[in-house]
Amino acid sequence: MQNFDTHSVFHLLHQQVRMITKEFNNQLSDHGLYHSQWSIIFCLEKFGSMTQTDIWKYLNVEAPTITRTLTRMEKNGWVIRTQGEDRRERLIELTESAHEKFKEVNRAVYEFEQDMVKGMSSEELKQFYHLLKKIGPKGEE
Amino acid sequence: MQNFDTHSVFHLLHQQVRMITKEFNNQLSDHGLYHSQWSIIFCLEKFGSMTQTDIWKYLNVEAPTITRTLTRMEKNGWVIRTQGEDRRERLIELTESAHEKFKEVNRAVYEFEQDMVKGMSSEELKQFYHLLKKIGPKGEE
DNA sequence: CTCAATTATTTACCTAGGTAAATAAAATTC
DNA sequence: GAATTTTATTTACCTAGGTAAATAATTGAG
Repeated sequence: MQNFDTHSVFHLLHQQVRMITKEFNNQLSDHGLYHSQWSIIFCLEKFGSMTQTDIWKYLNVEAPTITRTLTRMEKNGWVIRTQGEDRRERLIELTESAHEKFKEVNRAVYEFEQDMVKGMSSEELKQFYHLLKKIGPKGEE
Repeated sequence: MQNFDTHSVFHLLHQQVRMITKEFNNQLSDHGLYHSQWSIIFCLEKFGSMTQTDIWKYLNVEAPTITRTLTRMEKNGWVIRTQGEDRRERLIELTESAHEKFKEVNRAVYEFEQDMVKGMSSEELKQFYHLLKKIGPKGEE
């Protein structure tokens, strides 16, 4: 039996997330995408056109991260950036091509995710989700 | 009640890990360290002198990642790199200064980690650890 | 209406992680 | 023992995330 002091838990957490991200990117490479880019596409497919601020607030990352990733995605034909009415902001929307590819990539991602958690029952997955939510400096749930 | 399909779980997982890493780095900045550097120091304090291969295999990252991080750590006076008997390999050891600072940083890290999981009982933490271990492409435990 | 404050985005500079290919030294094979 | 293969590390080039400071446009105060 292993010990599960906080150090072991955080160590394992980092290792697992690195492994997941690596595998995830590996799966997505067939589609010319990276994990972070997919999360933006998913977001845009779900909510429709969004400003950059909408995106980084939803994904909980900093603004420059989104600027950079969108620049790459625009270059690779995934998104279009247009100026909003408020001329400070940029409206982001998926290209036709991105929209067409969504369903196929989504299925691949879904299958990958299912595979990653196939060692867990759905009850355990639910538990895991709730425990994960409890982590944080304010002990919030 | 939220849904906890796989997408929500992985989304939350990434967000939580980003948040944890950010907070962790924030705590460590007082000591002039980053999370990854600390994990190497911890490792060297625990196992003593190691080769770079020992380190990246233990931490489950690729070799170039360790090369880079050790270069910074050497520059900042945390480690010394000497040539091993096998002249291909580099032996890494903590500097006196790093060794001296270990205990203090370790306490700060410990307190930070305790704070992050204070919303969980020790039973829940144990459960979380075991559930986390179940994630993976081979469904291994 | 003008000037100060706020807001959205970007730029510059940092760490961390990955892959592929290059070295260099050791181990193996013939 | 020379040539091939393996192993340890590095280099070059990529994505992703962060902070601090710079723009640029809008809002608000007076």
